[in-house]
Amino acid sequence: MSQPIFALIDCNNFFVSCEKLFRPDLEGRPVVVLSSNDGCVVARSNEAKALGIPMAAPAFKFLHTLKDHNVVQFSANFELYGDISSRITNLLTSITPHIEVYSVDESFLDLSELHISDYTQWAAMVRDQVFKYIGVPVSIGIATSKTLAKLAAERAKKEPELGGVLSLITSSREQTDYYLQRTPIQDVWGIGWRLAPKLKAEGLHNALDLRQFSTKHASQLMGVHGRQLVAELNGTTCLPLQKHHKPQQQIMRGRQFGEDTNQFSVIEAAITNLAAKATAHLRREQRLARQAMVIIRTNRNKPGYRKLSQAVQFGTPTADTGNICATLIQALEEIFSGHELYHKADVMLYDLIPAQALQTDLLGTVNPARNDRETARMRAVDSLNGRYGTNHVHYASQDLSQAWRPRFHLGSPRYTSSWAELPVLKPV
DNA sequence: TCTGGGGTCCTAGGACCC
DNA sequence: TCTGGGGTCCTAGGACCC
Repeated sequence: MSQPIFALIDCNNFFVSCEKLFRPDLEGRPVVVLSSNDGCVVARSNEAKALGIPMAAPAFKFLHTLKDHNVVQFSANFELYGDISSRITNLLTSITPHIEVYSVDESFLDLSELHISDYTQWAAMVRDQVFKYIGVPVSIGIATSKTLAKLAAERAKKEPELGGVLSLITSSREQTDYYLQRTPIQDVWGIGWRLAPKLKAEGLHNALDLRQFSTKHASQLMGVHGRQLVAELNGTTCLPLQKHHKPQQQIMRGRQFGEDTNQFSVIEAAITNLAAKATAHLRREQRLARQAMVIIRTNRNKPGYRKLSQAVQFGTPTADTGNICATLIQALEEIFSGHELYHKADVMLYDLIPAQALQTDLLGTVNPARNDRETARMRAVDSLNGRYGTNHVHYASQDLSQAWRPRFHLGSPRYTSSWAELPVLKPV
């Protein structure tokens, strides 16, 4: 098998770029996108970055900066971002089917079968295409490992003279070292705010230092992960392209409420909605859950913080929304107390098995008729929702309350996914 | 400035067993 | 038989990502 060649296509300031697609007047202005409940800054335009607003900064801590510099703020419009993201994925898939959609704004491609003579030129061409057809600026990094491709894309984004693309495939050792050295340790993929200070204490300040670090020492400090990281920085692939994302160990859905609550019915509605989302995902993955957990917690930033959880086991593994909801609500009753204000709820499905396993391995515990009914019911629900929109058909208890839903005060229209919210052209 | 969002995986350590 | 072994299961918290 030939050596893999990875390209990382990384959208610049993705959420902000999506908002700017329909608001050309925002060009040159500082713009931020806020997470659910307008809590954290999750995307920043270059102008906002220049104001010193960090990624994931709590918005309330930067009220002055936001106000003083007239920063344009948006509540996250995930429907819009998801739609733009799938357009980019479609375009990239037309280039090669060897694609791993890593996140909403990043994809890895394996280029090893594409017969490209000049990677830099190729990357520049792809970058132009994405901008021309979708309107989102991207950075592209190319290398023989994902970690290096990621690093190359990062340099491409930060160093204007690169024009948004950097290939380390044909570059000399000295050139590669140059870019590694210019990458601060905390910008290396897999090094977060916890590991960075530890590594700095060891005298490692940039990616080059880490590449030259002993594998043994790296695994002592960071476990298996550290060993892989050093190898990847040396250009040896440890993380293969995951075309069909590998089955998750757990599926989790959680939300902070629009307002803290001590009402059982509000939390019941939240749990039911979260469980419906999680189980729909479970079925999409063609898996069944053997265990689930409900978690509720009070506000972490207030005294007396409490987190309560209750796990449940299913006698027969299941992906049935009704079954899972009912069981989780029972579990909720066991831990809920009306005497405290809850801030967030989570639903977790784990101990997952492939759906086919149930049919082949009956263990004498499955009632086949009941199981078939469940499957048929869920298939009908999923098919209707696929056609008429998420949540078109849902359980009555999902409507018990809307009070749990997070606030999105500064949302933009769903320009591309809702007939009622299409942009309107006006003659000037 | 190290997190007022959301999601996932990993791991250290306790309980329990041989 | 408070103990210098070793495996498994479970969970809470750690750590990372965007």
